[in-house]
Amino acid sequence: MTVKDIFLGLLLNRPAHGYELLGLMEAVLGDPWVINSGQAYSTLSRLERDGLVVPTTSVKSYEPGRTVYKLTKKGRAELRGWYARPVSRADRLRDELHVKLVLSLLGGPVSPAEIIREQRRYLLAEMHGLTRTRGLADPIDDLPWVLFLENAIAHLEADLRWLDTCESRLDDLKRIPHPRRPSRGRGRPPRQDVAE
Amino acid sequence: MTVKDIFLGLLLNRPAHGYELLGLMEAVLGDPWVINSGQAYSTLSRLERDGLVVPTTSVKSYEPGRTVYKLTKKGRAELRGWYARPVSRADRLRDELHVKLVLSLLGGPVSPAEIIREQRRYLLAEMHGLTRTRGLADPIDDLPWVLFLENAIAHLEADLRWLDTCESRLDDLKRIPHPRRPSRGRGRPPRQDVAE
DNA sequence: ACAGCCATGTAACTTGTTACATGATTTT
DNA sequence: AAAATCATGTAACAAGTTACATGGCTGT
Repeated sequence: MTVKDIFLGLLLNRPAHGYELLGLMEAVLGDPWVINSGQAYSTLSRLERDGLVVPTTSVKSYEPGRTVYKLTKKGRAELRGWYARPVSRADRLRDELHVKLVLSLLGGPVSPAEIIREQRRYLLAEMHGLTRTRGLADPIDDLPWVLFLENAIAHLEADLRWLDTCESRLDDLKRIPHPRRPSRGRGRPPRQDVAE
Repeated sequence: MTVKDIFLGLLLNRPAHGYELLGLMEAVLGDPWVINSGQAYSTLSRLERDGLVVPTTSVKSYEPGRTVYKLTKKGRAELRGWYARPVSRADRLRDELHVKLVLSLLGGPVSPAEIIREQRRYLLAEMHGLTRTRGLADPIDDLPWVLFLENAIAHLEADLRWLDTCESRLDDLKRIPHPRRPSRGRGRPPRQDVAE
């Protein structure tokens, strides 16, 4: 998912110009989706180049220096394609926490135990920030946002539980054999593909 | 976190050349971290350009067309910096599932209910794949991998529960007011910053 | 008059992706 | 001899980030 898809989704409702899309995106999706204005225009350029949007010249009230874009048929098809493609969570398998822990087990400048401790401290702080944010939001006007925050909190809880698990099994984790110059293909058997 | 950090982490143990790092990364971190070979070399070029690694010419057994890199002092400092920086989960607030749901509530080509149904079907399939993968892994030799897979499964479960919640509150969700040409700043109050 | 928002854009850079080209060595 | 693997690289592109430049319009 990219900003491109969001723009297409927003433009389905009504035509808009770049700056407007910036504001819409923030109003609808919240702070995490505040982007640099430059990105809006380069994204729109690519969309226009690919024939997914067209600038409308039908300007009743002359609006200077403003380019209002609308979806093309091709753009609507692209949007349908995006909706039809379910969201994959397989990308979560590239996880920075996992990487750090494994590399430190191999011998890093910081011990795994210390990483876990610091990480827990940090995630608890993020958790605090999230719960506060949720408390400030209006659970009626902003229900989607509140629900989403609760999901994010649930994921944080899962991470914290995972840190506990890892900590409790640190002795077992340290016993794993280091990989010895693994020429690809030899060594341990290839791990199963994880995809759908 | 980027491939750069992983390379630095691996090079701390011993010097290695590009192709070796590719294999090491896969052996240590698994399939999700299989990258295109080209990326390894461009990453190494940047690392060398930035003075974080240097090619070693101390080749006893002449190895033709092979450049072995080792960490510099600066590289070790950079690595320590990466370890010292705790992993933030705030990036999860850019969530494709959330985006799709919210945009479809605003009026998309697919109804929210349908998105939820399709998404659940898909996540269940991913869940099946993950549990199978975990079953195939050796819980002694590959303990870190198994633990990590269990964490991924827990996250999937959280997503599935979230889908259920959203589905059960669809009537409430549909009642939210559409944003009307929100000139940035007006409209609903800015959401609280979520950071640490 | 001046600050601040509205609005559009360019430039430089980082990371990542796919595809391709080129050889050497090793295995079968 | 052929195939596979080892090993290094280039080119083109997509997406994102930050910083900067440029004006118009509006409220005080």
